[in-house]
Amino acid sequence: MHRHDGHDACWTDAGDMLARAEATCRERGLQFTPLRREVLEAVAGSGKAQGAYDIAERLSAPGKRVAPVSVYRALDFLMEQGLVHRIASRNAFIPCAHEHAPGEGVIFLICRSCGAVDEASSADVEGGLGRTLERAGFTPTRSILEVEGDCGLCRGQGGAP
Amino acid sequence: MHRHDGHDACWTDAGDMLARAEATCRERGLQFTPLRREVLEAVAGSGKAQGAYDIAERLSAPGKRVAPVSVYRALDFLMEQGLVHRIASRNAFIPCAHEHAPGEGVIFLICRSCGAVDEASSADVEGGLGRTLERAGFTPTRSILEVEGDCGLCRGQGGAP
DNA sequence: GCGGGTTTGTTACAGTGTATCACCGCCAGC
DNA sequence: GCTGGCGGTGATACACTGTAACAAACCCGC
Ligand SMILES: [Zn+2]
Ligand SMILES: [Zn+2]
Ligand SMILES: [Zn+2]
Ligand SMILES: [Zn+2]
Repeated sequence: MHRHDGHDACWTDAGDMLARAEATCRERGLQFTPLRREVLEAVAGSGKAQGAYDIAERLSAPGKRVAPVSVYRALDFLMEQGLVHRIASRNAFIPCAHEHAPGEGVIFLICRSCGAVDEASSADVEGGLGRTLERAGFTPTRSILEVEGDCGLCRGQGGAP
Repeated sequence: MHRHDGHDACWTDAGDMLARAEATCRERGLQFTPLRREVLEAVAGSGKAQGAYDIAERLSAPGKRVAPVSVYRALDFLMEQGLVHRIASRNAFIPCAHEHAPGEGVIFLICRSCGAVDEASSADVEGGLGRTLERAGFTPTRSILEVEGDCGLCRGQGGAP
């Protein structure tokens, strides 16, 4: 898993993520059901962004099929709770590695060779974007910023793990 | 059609766009075929972002069916030539209203009420993003920045045309 | 236990995008 | 003129992504 700088409070361990998810749901009076847990584990299990159908397949076993629609429902729930992000340019999902400040924008750094997705944030970018939007007379409600390229590890050694 | 500020050289007229497309293809030795022209007209015809299947339907007439796959091929060509952009968050396409500087980033301003998509650019945002990526040790190859919200016209009068 | 909201299973379907092969038109080279 | 390659298009099939609708199971408070 890759690290980023500029902040702390990152979950690189799946166990921590699950504990966080459980706590989040409990304090909001929501159910962290086995299915939702399994989906979150599946999303967090691989370092890469996972498609919903990949997750469904990964969770299915001979005798116990998990339908994609169930995965989508669990992912919707996890996204509402801020535990999972959707990568629009990939139609894929990643676990959230941060505790985001409310209203804070996220920048997704998608490595095209190893497939890992890192999260970053930048007050600098957000400020510039806010000014640009204001100049254009545009009132934003949601923004996505996804960058594809090569992460530091891959640029050095060239290749997926 | 909405206007933006901060630059000039905008095509708000479909005729200008077609002339530009024709010139671009001629000077690159590429074919601006009737199908490609029709697809570009269809994309530019509505103020909104168009799905590939919408375009296929719009171009089809009783007796002359245009298959989606043909539209996709034309769109791929037009995107390679920088004449059309894809909006990842909508799975839709818009005509390019600018002559982009090479390597210049684009910000898409997507109005959720009228569906119009405006293009903007900001050296400010790009600078901040570049610094953030550098700090994270990430080498970008492509970035998408799409903002959803309400454009100035819609926020004033509230509603689609 | 009962009623009502939530979660999940199941099926079917809509929407988005690609692979493959055949055919056509064009143009260079013979 | 013929031919062979090449890019573009037509047509079919298919893979992938996401949603609607309804029934069954589950949970929780009364
Ligand atoms: Zn996050
Ligand atoms: Zn990498
Ligand atoms: Zn453009
Ligand atoms: Zn608008």
